[in-house]
Amino acid sequence: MLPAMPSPNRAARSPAGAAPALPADRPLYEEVRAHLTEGIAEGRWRAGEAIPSEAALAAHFGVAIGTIRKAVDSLVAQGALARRQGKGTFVTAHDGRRLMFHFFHVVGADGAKAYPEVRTISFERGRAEAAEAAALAIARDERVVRIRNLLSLDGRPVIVDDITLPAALFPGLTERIFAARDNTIYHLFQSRYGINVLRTDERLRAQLAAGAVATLLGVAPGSPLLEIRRVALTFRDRPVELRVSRVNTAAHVYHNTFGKGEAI
Amino acid sequence: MLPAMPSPNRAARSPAGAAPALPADRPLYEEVRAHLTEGIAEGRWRAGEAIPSEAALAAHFGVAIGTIRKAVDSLVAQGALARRQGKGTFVTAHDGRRLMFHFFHVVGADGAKAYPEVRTISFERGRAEAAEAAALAIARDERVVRIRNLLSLDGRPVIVDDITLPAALFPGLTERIFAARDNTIYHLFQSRYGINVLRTDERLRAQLAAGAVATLLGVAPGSPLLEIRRVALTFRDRPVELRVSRVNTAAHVYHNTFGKGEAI
DNA sequence: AAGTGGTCTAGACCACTAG
DNA sequence: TAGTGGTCTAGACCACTTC
Repeated sequence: MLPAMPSPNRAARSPAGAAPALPADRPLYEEVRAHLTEGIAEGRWRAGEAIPSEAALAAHFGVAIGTIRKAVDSLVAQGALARRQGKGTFVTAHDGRRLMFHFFHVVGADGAKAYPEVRTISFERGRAEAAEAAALAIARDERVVRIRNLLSLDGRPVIVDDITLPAALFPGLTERIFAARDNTIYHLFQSRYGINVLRTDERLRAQLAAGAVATLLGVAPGSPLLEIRRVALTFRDRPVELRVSRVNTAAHVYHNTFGKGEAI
Repeated sequence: MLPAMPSPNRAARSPAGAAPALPADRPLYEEVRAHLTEGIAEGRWRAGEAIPSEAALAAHFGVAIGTIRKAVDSLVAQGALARRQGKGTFVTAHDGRRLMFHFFHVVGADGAKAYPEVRTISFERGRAEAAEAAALAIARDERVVRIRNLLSLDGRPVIVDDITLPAALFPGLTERIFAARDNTIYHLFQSRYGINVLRTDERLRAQLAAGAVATLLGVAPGSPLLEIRRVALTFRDRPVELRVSRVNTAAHVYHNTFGKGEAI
């Protein structure tokens, strides 16, 4: 196999009756899943690449294919892997529009989705303030990159994004590189820095427009704005981005469906 | 078996080589899942009750236990069923605090969860207006029940809920019954009317406080409020409740994590 | 034709719950 | 002790992709 696979730290469990080599305190498929997760998180298999076939994994870990499938199933459900019949199982790539609407929740008041047009207002380097440090789980005064974007929908400015990134995670990130991205910022995270955004944690509140934000959005001070404070997380819930968005919800809404599974 | 099980409309597929009785255009486990869903949705097994054992289902549908498990797995993942080892598989009951925080997203600014104290302001019957009819997928002028609640967190009024219910789905619902609920409203839906809320669809926007809502929340007119317009859905995405909430986010936030799976 | 994931089967043993 | 769900195995065939 091309990239070395994570080595299993236990012998295959004997099928029936015989004493297991090591008393597993957790199911085999969880063990396998942990190994696969580690391999993905460490970049052993990069985004867009295929992991070994199920048969190969079964042989490598010394377990049945069904066990491999169960481990892979959970990673697919989590969004870390994606299956393609006849081709293989691939590390999720944030390309195309998949992530666009996976993490972008502002839609027209009628529910119509629209692609935002992004204009970068500022790009600066600095030191983490207390709130940023807490959100990003880094030390105060650690180096960060701050980016302000103005997002327009249907030609009108609707969202001001203030993004804070831990500089240590994004070495060599310049405004030029940031501006040259041909896709979402999460795609940039992944393609250039191997950072796979898996989850976001969002806190929303209402506030009144003021100052530069009001100007950028073209609304009067005192207008109601929706503030979204989002932390993006990668494997092991490590924070990789803090983003404070202010949304003019006069003609758009934040849309969210809750509850597992889709329509039955 | 106690309640009649949904009858399979196809013969068991022959294991190897032999022609299948009916050319299945979808996997067997999806067929089984559909039958189980139907049984739950129709109330054949009520909330809190156990469905037949996996072995019994396998025998009944003429498939292997593994296939039953896969069908049940998806319903468990969807929240319609819950397994209890050694006891059985049960139709999800909205009792206890499970649903409380499953569908209630307002938390303290620091993220601390709190149980809301509910006070009913008004309880009226009427006819659906256009917006209500559209949201609930009912005809205009159909009978509805309208309830206004004031929710307090930590002793302070924080949320005004305007609930609209299709009266046809909740026969005999009176203010007395509504007030006598010992649990969440969704628990009442389920225990009294057999309605199982599975998903919600929410649209959020910022607005300015005004009128009775401002008074109830104890904020000045013109203060920013978070408006949540929620439609609760049951099986087959049938709407059962429209709820417009207005939240004072001065000391609380709407919290939401996005992305499948929990921490790895 | 070969290789991949997708479905399905049949049966084993384990862990938990209840009478 | 009996019954339940939980885990794991081994192997079959199917559907899709690529050569």
